[in-house]
Amino acid sequence: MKLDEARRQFIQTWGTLGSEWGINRSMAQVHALLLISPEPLSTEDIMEELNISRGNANMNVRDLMNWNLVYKELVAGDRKEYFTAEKDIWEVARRIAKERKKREIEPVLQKLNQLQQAEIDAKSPQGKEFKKTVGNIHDFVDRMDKGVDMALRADENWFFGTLFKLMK
Amino acid sequence: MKLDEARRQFIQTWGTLGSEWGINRSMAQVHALLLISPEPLSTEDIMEELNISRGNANMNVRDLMNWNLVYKELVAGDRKEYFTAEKDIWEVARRIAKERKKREIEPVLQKLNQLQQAEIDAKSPQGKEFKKTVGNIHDFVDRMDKGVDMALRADENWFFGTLFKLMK
DNA sequence: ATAAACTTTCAAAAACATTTGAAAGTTCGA
DNA sequence: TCGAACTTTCAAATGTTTTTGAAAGTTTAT
Repeated sequence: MKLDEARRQFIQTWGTLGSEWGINRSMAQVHALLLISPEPLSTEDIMEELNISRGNANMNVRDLMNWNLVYKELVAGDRKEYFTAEKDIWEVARRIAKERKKREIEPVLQKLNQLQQAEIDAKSPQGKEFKKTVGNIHDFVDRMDKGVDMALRADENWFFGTLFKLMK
Repeated sequence: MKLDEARRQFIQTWGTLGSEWGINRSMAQVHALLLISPEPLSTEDIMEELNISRGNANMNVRDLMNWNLVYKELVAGDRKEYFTAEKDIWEVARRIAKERKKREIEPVLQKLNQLQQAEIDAKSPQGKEFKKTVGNIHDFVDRMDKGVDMALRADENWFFGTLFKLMK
């Protein structure tokens, strides 16, 4: 297999995975492209390699920077902006986890809390089932949330380190 | 807060979370509704509670059964089909993990393997970066995959049990 | 101050995903 | 076997998300 073909396939695989996990395909593809590029790329480079419009390229690079997965890089003697991806894959995972936790898990947790506090009459079977289910889900999500917290706090990755030794 | 309002909010929260994680909103809502229903519900019940069409209700219930999250239940003396959700939230998590692993992680892993095997000339900087990145991602995804395997194999949930004790 | 080089914005278009509902299919009891 | 009760299907309609590209905005060198 030629390098170009392999690169193409990698970008497309990453794009597919992204869209299955609620990340837009182009954003995942831009990310993939930057991950396998030894040198920073300009917006033009990205447009050309992925066949996407300027607006699209710009927007996705910007989003990736909001996720802290991509950095702006200055190249001496050039006015263009260049971009590189964070290459440490563990760090990538940490940052994605951090962001999704903040954006998606925390609001749900807050809502579940609120629903759990609500004074629901637990005399009807519906009331009973509601309290039980919401309680269980709250506990579960809370544990997940705390687990992610721990993993993120752990400076030296001891958490994942230890965990992964168990998984060999 | 009235029970009805709380139920409405729960269903809508679960629907939002679902769509953020690549699960269609109606499917997540049907799931939520069944989770908080003490008794099995018929297609009619679901249509009515969620204000969705018959086709939609039918399709999503069917999908939920494919995910092993919902069961068909027979009610004596009635020809209608009734549905209940798996209520054990740990079991729910296990089944979702199992299914997503099969549908989404395994194909990616296979592709990464293939790309890693490919004879790429590692003399160019691009070739070098490609091999390095694909190698790293492969290892990472492989560990995730093995970790999920372990969690799923563990009969008595010792894995999550142990893990979660750490998270308190 | 100007103009070239570059980046950002955003309304409209295109692509994609979901939902509807009526028709076709199935099952069951008599 | 028939018809009523129910379930499934699927083409069309609707709704949502993504993409485009040209115009507006910004920055920089001279």
